[in-house]
Amino acid sequence: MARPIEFDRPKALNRALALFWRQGFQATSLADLLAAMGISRSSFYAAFGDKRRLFIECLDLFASHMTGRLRRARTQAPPLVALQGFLEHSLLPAGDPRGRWGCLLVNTVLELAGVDDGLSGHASRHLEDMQAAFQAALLDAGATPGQAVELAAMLMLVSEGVLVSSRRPLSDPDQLQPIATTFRLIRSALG
Amino acid sequence: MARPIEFDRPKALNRALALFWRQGFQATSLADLLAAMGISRSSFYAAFGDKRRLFIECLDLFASHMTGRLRRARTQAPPLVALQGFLEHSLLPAGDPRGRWGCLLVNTVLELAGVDDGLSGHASRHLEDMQAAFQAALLDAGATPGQAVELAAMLMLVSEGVLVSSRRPLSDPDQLQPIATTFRLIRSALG
DNA sequence: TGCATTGTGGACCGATCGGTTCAGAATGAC
DNA sequence: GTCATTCTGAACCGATCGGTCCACAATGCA
Repeated sequence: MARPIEFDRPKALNRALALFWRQGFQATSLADLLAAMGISRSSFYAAFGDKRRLFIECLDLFASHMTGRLRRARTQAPPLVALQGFLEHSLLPAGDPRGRWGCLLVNTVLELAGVDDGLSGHASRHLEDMQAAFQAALLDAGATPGQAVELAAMLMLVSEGVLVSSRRPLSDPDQLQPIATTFRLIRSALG
Repeated sequence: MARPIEFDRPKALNRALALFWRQGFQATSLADLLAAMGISRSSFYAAFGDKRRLFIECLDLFASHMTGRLRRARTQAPPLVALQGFLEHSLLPAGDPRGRWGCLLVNTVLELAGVDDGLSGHASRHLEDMQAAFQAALLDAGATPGQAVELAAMLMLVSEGVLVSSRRPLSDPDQLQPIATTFRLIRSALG
C-alpha cells in the first residue's frame, strides 16, 4: 500500500512528547522535532498539521498516560497508598531523567498562561480531571464528601508543588520527604 | 549633567518585571520591552546590558519584593496568620491582574529548566530563601526544629501549587479554600 | 509495465529574533 | 557661545523561526 516504509506515527508522537516535556513548547523548534522524530519536514506537516496541533496531541497523550498510571495504581493498593505512590513516582524511578521533567500539563499551564490561553487552558482542563480522580480516591479512603472535595483540592496544590520542585536542583530526600509529611497530615485528618 | 531628561531606571525595571512576570522570558521580545519601558533600543543596551542580564535583575527585584512582603506580614500578625495571609495575598487583591500572574520565580523555574539552567537555578535559589523564611516562622509558631523543617518543605510545595493554580482559570474560592485546608491541618499538627 | 501512494530533501518564503552601530537631537555646565 | 553628556531613531546584522512547495525516490498493486 505504501512504498517507502510508512513511518511509525505513535513512536514519532512519543518522541515529540519527550521533547516538549523537557524543553517546553516555545523552546522546542521544528528542527528539534524533526531530528527527534526522524521524519522529514514534509511528512511532519502532512501527518501532524503544525507545531501547535502536534502539541495538543502531546498534551492529550500525556494526560492519558497520567490517568492510566493512577488507575493502575488504584487497582494494586489501598486508595491513600496508591495516591502517595502515584505522587512519589511522578518523581520517577531514580535515575530516569524524566523524573526531572516535572509534568507536561503543569509546565504548559505556567509557560503559556497569558501567551496562548488556548493551550494553557487545555492543559488546565486535564488537571481538573486529575483532581476529580484524587477526589474519588479520597472518598474510597473513607473521607466524607466534604472532606474529599477539600483534601483533593489541597492534594492538587501539593501535586503541582511536587511537579514544580521536581524541576529544581534538589536532592531526592528533599523531594520525597514533604510528600510523606503531607500524607501523614491527611491520614490524621481522616482519623 | 544630562541633556535629555535622564530616564527613570527603577521605573523602567519595574515595567520590564511586569512583562516578564506576565509572559515569561522567551515570550517577551525586545520590542515588547522597549515599548513598555519607554526607552530606545540604544539606551536599553547601555543601561541593562542585554535581555538576559535584565531578566536576572528582575528576578532579584521580584525576590526582594516577596521577602519584604513576608517580613512586613510577620511584624503585623502571629506567625501562622502571617504565613497564611502571605500565601492568600500571593493571589493578590481580587481585581489586581497580577493575582493571575503567579510568581516570577516559580514561572521561571518551570519555563527555563533544561533550557537555561543558569536562570532556572537562580530563581530556584531565591525560592530556597523563601523556604528558610517559612521555617523561621514555623519555629516562632512553636514547632520543634524537626517539625519546622518538615512543615516548611510541605508549605513550599503548597506555595508552588498555589502559584501554579493562580495561573489557571479557576474561581477565587477554588483558589483560597485549599490554603485554608492546609493551615487547618498544620495547626492541628502543631496543636 | 505502468500507476497510485507515501515518503524525502531541499529550496524558498516572509517574519521575527537579539544585538550592534552611528549620526544627530536635546540639554546642562562652563 | 562651546563642550560634554545623555538619549533617540533608524539602519543594519546574521541567525532562526514556523511554514509552504515541489521535483523526485521508493515501493506495492494492478
